[in-house]
Amino acid sequence: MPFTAAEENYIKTIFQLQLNEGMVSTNSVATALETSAASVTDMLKKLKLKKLLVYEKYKGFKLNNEGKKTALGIIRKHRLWETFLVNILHFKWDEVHEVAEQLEHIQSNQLIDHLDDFLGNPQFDPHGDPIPDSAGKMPILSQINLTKFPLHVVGEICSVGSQSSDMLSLLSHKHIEIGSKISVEQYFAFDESIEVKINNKLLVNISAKLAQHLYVKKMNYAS
Amino acid sequence: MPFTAAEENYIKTIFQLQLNEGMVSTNSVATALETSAASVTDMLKKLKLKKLLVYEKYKGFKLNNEGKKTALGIIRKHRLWETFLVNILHFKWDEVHEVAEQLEHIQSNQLIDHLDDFLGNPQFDPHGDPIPDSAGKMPILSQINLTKFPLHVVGEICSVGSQSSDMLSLLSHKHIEIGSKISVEQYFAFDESIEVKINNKLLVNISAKLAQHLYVKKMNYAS
DNA sequence: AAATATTTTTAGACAAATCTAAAAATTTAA
DNA sequence: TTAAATTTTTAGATTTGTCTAAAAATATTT
Ligand SMILES: [Mn+2]
Ligand SMILES: [Mn+2]
Ligand SMILES: [Mn+2]
Ligand SMILES: [Mn+2]
Repeated sequence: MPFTAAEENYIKTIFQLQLNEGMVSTNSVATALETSAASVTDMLKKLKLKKLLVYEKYKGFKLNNEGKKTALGIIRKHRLWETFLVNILHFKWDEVHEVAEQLEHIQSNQLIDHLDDFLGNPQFDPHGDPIPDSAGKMPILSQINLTKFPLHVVGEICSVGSQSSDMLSLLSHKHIEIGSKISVEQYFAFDESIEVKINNKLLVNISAKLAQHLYVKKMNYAS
Repeated sequence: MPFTAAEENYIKTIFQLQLNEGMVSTNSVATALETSAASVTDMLKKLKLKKLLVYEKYKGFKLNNEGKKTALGIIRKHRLWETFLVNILHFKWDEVHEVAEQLEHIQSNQLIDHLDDFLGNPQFDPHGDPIPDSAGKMPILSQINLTKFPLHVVGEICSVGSQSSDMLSLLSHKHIEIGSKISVEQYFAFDESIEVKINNKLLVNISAKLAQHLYVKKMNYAS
């Protein structure tokens, strides 16, 4: 029932990979964790033995229900700690990942439930990602990638797909943050860049690469 | 420069043992960490190699300046986290030790300095123990064990030498907490128990064993 | 379909941290 | 000052998590 930090890092990574792909490959985990494929195979045998995943050699693998539940518990801790670091200790959002990567492995249900209450049971972390509750339930996020957002509709930036400080400084230069109102005004086929209006006034150009990392939800009230 | 959690636990334990004894023995560390003497010897070789302690086989050992500095850093983290757990997350003082034992190993200077500021740079932890600052300096605590406190002098409970919940419940039953005013009114030679007055009104009897775990400082103002 | 490339697994090794059992050194007692 | 008891160290294993190199399986080209 208690897992090592190494096991937890694998579980979390596999969970995130299978959200997109369904089935996960040895190499994709190795790449994500910056380790060797051989190490991944070793760990897969262990996690299979502990009945956290479905795995047949050479056939790929995925977490079963027990594995998914475990993963959501780790993700819950990671995102609550990130929220604590940003909201309470005034870290910037690009400074929290490494520390949360350690804090997520602290074993204490009492700790994480008290932290959750202290933070006011937040629904989203500083990057706009949903925080699972103690039962593993997450608010569903009807977010759309900015590249797929219709023209002239006002939405709200609700999450960013990267946590690099390079991206943070670019966003802050363009006066974009989580919660900013945004509408796509024009699409330029040549370089796939778009022109957007921020908070109903500022017009800025956004590269295709940046747009791929921004997620928007439609405003549920008139702009 | 970064140490493993196992190394840090040894360093902290040796520091605390050498505060009393000066020189530390293999067995005393083994007992404190509930491990085998052989494991202690193994670790001593490693810590000597890393130049944290003075050690000659069969002769005992002690931390050098680098080792002491490292120990104080770990103790700082441990006590700041305990303060956070009690003051902010409303843990009871007998519930924090195990979690702080994990949290003390999180590696991030930024984290611990921000936490320190957020807590208001506290000088003492919930058990009354002094918290080293980021340079390793600790407030000197002129505390006296209750068994050595003179008769009829009013003092203040400032620290407890144990964190067991058995002790906590006993203290709360006697209406004693950190900050309580206390004076020793009578000494009973038969069982070495003492009668004390709490907050200038309540008379209670304290066993020799309990008194050994209570530390008192003289009030610097008139009672 | 065969050849080639890629992915995955196995084999064997290593460092960290632990253990038990036995040997060596030191301390205490007779 | 020997003998006995205690403490400490060594020797040899074990578990966890990692690695590299080589073999096996699968996928992609030609
Ligand atoms: Mn992690
Ligand atoms: Mn996040
Ligand atoms: Mn610890
Ligand atoms: Mn304490």
